Amino acid sequence: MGKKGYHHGDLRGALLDAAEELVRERGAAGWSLREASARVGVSPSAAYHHFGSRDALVRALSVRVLTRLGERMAQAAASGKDPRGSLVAACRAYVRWTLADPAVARLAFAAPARDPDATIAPHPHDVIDAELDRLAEAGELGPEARPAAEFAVWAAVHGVATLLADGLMRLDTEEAAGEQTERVVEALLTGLRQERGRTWPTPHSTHTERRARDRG
Amino acid sequence: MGKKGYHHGDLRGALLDAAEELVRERGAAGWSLREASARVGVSPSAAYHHFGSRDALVRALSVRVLTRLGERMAQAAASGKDPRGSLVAACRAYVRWTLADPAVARLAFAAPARDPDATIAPHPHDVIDAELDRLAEAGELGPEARPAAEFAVWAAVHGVATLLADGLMRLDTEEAAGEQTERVVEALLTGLRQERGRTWPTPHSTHTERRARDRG
DNA sequence: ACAGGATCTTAACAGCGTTCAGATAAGTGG
DNA sequence: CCACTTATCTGAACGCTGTTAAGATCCTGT
Repeated sequence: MGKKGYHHGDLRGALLDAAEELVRERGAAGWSLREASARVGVSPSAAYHHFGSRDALVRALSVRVLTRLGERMAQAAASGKDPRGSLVAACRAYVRWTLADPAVARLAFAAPARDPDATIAPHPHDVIDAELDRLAEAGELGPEARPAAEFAVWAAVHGVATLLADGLMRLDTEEAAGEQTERVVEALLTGLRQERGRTWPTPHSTHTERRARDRG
Repeated sequence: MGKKGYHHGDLRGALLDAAEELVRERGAAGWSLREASARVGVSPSAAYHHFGSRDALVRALSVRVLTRLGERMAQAAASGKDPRGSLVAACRAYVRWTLADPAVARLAFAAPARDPDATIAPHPHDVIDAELDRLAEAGELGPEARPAAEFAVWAAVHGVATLLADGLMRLDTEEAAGEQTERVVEALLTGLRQERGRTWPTPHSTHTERRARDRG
């Protein structure tokens, strides 16, 4: 089906499915490779023909779900009427996705994808970056405030998402989380737009860096 | 010393020390209870007279380091000249602390302290909350913008810290992280101050909630 | 049809968290 | 100073974990 068609069909994909399901049921760390293998109906060592280690399976899962997050964000952004609404919509999608499956999100954010050919497209960072470009083109963000703004916005949204996902803070409804996200992003944009005469160090997206190093 | 003085003296504290050291050396999950026990010079089962499980040890460690974080923030805030400078100083301390030991910070933020008598004082959330109160008293934050502002500020700072600690983004110097923290907080405050006529759902600090439930 | 390689199984390894019965040391009341 | 209680730690054992190696099985290309 997906990869090749020998004994199982697509064991790699099936293991990722099983692992994701287990993470959803028992938390980011409350499952084992053996359990995922058993759920697929295969021996534990079979997994090692598709992943170098349990950790590699976790990283691959992270890549898969982060890609889905990027797609949701891009989709949400496309439905916005103006640039500002698009950015806010993308950010709301980020938080909505995180809270829909907090354990999966935690695993995804914590697993550093060191795999050189692990491509996340579109990466959440890049969606925010692109939306800020549109905002700048529309004149809603000055040229002196644009640099490093993607770091500021991503950080703010990521903070809302992780604070809620890790249970450090709590909101009563899902809609409340969306409203708070909107508030933070809107306020941040307002503040950034009014900045005057200061430059900021350049932040680097590690995912973009890894991709670039792979090409070069 | 700390607790009691039988065979070891303060095995509980020594185990926390060893665990923290191991987290620093090998990452949040790259160590075992047996290893910490061996480092202290004690059998693995000895730990179970002080912690109900490995997870309980992790939660206790989280409480200990988060308390230190709160103290650092309060200390930094006290050194600020005006309310705004104090809040920014506390936020810079938050990020500085996180980046000084990213693995310890990750463990601390991820471990939910369900222990009823586990008190973190001052809790990072409360430091930010108190500084925002001072800001509001000084008239630098309107009464319509104050509610839920502690959630917005904590989220923004937490996002900066975790994005960098988890390696999702990278900055070249430690000072750059401080500057970006300042930028995000300042811009957010500017934006919040200009909000008009909108109310926000009330966020709850889970740590404060647990404390309150314990008293009642 | 057959060779070769990818795929999966079985068996085994050390290490893990956790439990439990027993040894040892510290505190307590006479 | 003694017995007695209680907290503290040890040693051995349990099932489970990630990982590896050797061998069986199936697919594919020629």
